[in-house]
Amino acid sequence: MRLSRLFGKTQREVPSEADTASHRLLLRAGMLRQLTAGVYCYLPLAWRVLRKIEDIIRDEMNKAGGQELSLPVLQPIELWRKTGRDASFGKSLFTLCDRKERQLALGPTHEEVITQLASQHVQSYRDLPLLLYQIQTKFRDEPRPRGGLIRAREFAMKDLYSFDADEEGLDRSYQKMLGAYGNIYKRCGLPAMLIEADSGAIGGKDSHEFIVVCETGEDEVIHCESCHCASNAEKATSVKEKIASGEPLPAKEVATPGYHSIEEVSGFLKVPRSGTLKAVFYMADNKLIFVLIRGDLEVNEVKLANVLHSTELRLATEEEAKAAGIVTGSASPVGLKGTKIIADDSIKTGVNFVAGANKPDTHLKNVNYPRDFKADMVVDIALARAGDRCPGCGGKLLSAQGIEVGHVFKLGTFLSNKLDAFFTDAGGARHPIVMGCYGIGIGRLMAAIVELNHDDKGIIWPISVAPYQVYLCPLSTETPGVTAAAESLYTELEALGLEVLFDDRVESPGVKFNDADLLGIPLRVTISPRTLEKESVELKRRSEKETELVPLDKAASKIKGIVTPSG
RNA sequence: CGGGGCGUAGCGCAGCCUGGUUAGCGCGCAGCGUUCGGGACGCUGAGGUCGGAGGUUCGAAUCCUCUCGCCCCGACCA
Repeated sequence: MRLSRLFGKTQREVPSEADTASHRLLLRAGMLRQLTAGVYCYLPLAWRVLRKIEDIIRDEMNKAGGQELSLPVLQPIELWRKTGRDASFGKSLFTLCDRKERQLALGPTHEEVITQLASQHVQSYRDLPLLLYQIQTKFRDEPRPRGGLIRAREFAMKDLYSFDADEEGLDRSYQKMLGAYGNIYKRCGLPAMLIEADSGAIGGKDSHEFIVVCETGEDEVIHCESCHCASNAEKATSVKEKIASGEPLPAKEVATPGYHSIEEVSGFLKVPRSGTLKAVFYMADNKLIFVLIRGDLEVNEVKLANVLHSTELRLATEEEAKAAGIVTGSASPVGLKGTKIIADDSIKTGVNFVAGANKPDTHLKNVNYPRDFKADMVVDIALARAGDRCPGCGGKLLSAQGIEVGHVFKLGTFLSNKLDAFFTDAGGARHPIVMGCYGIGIGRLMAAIVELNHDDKGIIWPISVAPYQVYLCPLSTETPGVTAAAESLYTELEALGLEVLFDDRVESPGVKFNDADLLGIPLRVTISPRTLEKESVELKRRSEKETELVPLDKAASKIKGIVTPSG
């Protein structure tokens, strides 16, 4: 490709609001252009990268036994009503009406469509296992798209769905996918980390995410220094140390004039925060929930929503709490009636806690569970924190930010039951198909690659996904011989099947070198009067500082060797 | 959805507070010339519904009202 003909120019400046490296660099490189919030045009260079990523993914999916197909983006809303997921996606579901006023959704994902399709084509256990996938545009009306391609509203995703006869089959499909995903990230040059994830209200028993650790990531990972186990912070658990033991003392009221928050009360009564019980109020599907947790811990809302099987969980307003007879600032589980109490199991790690008295400016000392109050559930609903101990090995937990570049779920039979996807086993009995789903966001993966592979000059593409392999860069093109040598090498490299970006522009060396660095093509080949004096060309890898002179007549084969190491 | 910010040429910005001829600057773009190993320089030139609508005024990019869009923080997010 001649750079002079390439659609998409590099730019020196980009909008100041583009603050993540990948967003900034993809814009500057002329690879990406925003159309509207969370919706992007991919220019030729970006499109080449995306196609290379897709090819790697296809290759791995096919090797794992996947069959590619293509499913519609436009989907009747009734299908979503059947599974109830129109409600769980809520406003994130893009919907529209056709001319007959029939409501349709733009697919945010394709479980519904594929499950219905499978229900029509899978009849026997002989049809299983089955792995179907596509690379398809998804639409999600995210409340807040951000970070360029990190969170978009329209994006390409590879989604594979597994269909098995039983849990063991699902486990095998799942393991296959974990392996394939590992290969994909490796081939894309990404050190992805496998972590345990929350499966959400709809998911089945297991879910994992692939995360690349990176400051601009939106997800928090809690991982153990010693045993290297890792989870999404939404899912992570940690050891809740026993902080006090002893004989329960009689409960008694104590005046706490003007002291409301845990911080204020613990300071005033000279009790550590962990010696207090904190009350937090939530509205779960419009019902008030009283949540109790040790004063030094925070509520993990994902865990809470899961134990409540709630699809809509939010903090309650002060008015809503008061309406239930709660004295805010002194809320107490003791004597509370008519409101569901969910307690974190940390309330059992101590004795004689300070808690509210449900009386203005008053708290209770020496509150003990279960002597003084009952809870509808005592479960783990706490956020694990860096510094806590690992529940597996006792090691120290650390926290890191990361970008989710893949997510896999064991769905189970939830959707097949709803959509009548059944098969007949060898004994003639009917069973719901056991499903799994496995997704990789293609654009986000590209963005993650840039996040992890760049310097202050620009992108440094791994050769496997680089838009071109070679940047052919003649300097002083008016000097006799330079253009001819470059043209001839260009022809030769193309004939060898190499992907060459030929900077045939009349530009100064600085411009060309800076653009080469910005675009991040793995190998730069410079031809100039200086190199021609020695009948050579200069090679420089984008990832390294050193340059190397190679005789003109050996250049093509040397270059081929560098950019296609395996063959 | 709550909070904050911003819409002026392809891109980045100034001008607005304190209204006043043909709305500026840098990059980029076009032409000519000089340059040529890390974003060269000179000259000439093209390019604008100042996001949109309404209002105030003799006069609006500038003041007021409404509206649309975009970004950031949070909530949210298979």
